[in-house]
Amino acid sequence: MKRTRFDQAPCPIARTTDLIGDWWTPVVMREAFFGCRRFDQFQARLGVSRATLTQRLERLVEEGLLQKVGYQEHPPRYEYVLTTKGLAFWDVLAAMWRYGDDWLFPDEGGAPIRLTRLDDGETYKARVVDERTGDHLDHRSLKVRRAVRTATQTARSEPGSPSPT
Amino acid sequence: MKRTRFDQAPCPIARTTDLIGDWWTPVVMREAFFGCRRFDQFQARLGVSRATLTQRLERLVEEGLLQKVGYQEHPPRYEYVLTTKGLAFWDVLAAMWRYGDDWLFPDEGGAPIRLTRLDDGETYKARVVDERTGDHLDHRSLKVRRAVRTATQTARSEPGSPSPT
DNA sequence: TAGGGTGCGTTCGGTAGATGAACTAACTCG
DNA sequence: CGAGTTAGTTCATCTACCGAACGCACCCTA
Repeated sequence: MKRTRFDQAPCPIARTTDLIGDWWTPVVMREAFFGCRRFDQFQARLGVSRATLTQRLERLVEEGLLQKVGYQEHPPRYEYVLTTKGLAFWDVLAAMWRYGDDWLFPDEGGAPIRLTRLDDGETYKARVVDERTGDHLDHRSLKVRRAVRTATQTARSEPGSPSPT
Repeated sequence: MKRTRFDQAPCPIARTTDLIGDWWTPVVMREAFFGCRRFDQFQARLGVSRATLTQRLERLVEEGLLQKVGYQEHPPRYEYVLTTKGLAFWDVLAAMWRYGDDWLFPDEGGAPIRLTRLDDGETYKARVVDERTGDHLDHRSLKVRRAVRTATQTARSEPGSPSPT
């Protein structure tokens, strides 16, 4: 197979895909957000094979989304805790939650679970907007451009970057 | 291998993961958003193997994100066009774009490409907010609950739903 | 000192997924 | 006719993922 890697692609979507494209990774992150910290806790909640879980946790630690924090010595044991980079990933999961809720429960009218705010108890629904204006934009209102950079920048169009059309 | 499926999980994140968890799928969708319509166009831009591309496009058509639209007969040829369900997926890609841009170009200070608005030419940066209030919330302000449903609803806690902590 | 429990992995054999390259098929154009 | 276009399919060869079993270092109880 020798799966094609996207981690050096010039496109942020491709790099994010490389990061979470392994099977189980997004649901492992979901559990991290909702309280899982220890190996057996992840394993029991997800039912994932231990070998696969080992690989996923290791990759997430390597990439800096999770951090191993010792909670005992003899024998050394660690908890997997979200870093700042890991916490920032919540936004992607929230967008996935919203999409799944809207489109992937066709016969049930939405998921059997929902997100509620702790402050007022109301249902939380994620929405992706322009940070500057608050507008919801779709792709037709957008264009891909090369970023303006200071010095020698070779941003050729190559496999891995979205077509600039 | 018999990869574990998430398409019947009660959690929207899990179902979305099942949908886009195959290698290449998110970048195929990206190309669909930025103008690709035909098989060879996808293939040339991405450099993906033709066999894999066939599978991805077929799955996306099955799931209703893409639609085959004939553009000639003799021989029958189709274009792959985004449906409403496919267009809605842009929000997930936008969140991934933002995450990748912020965190996955550590040495370059962001991606070499960016999204700009067609109306004013300004850079577009995605942000995930509460639809109702416009607040940016992180997971600590949120709680997972069972949705309130009319009739007999068995929303058991099982592998596939996030832990309700 | 023995036996059982806990926590966190590793090892193993089997199978499904992804790969590039080559091939097929049905046309069109000159 | 021969070359080119378009959209796949087939094939051999890896690699990823799977469940189940095993290993190891510790603790507790008796």
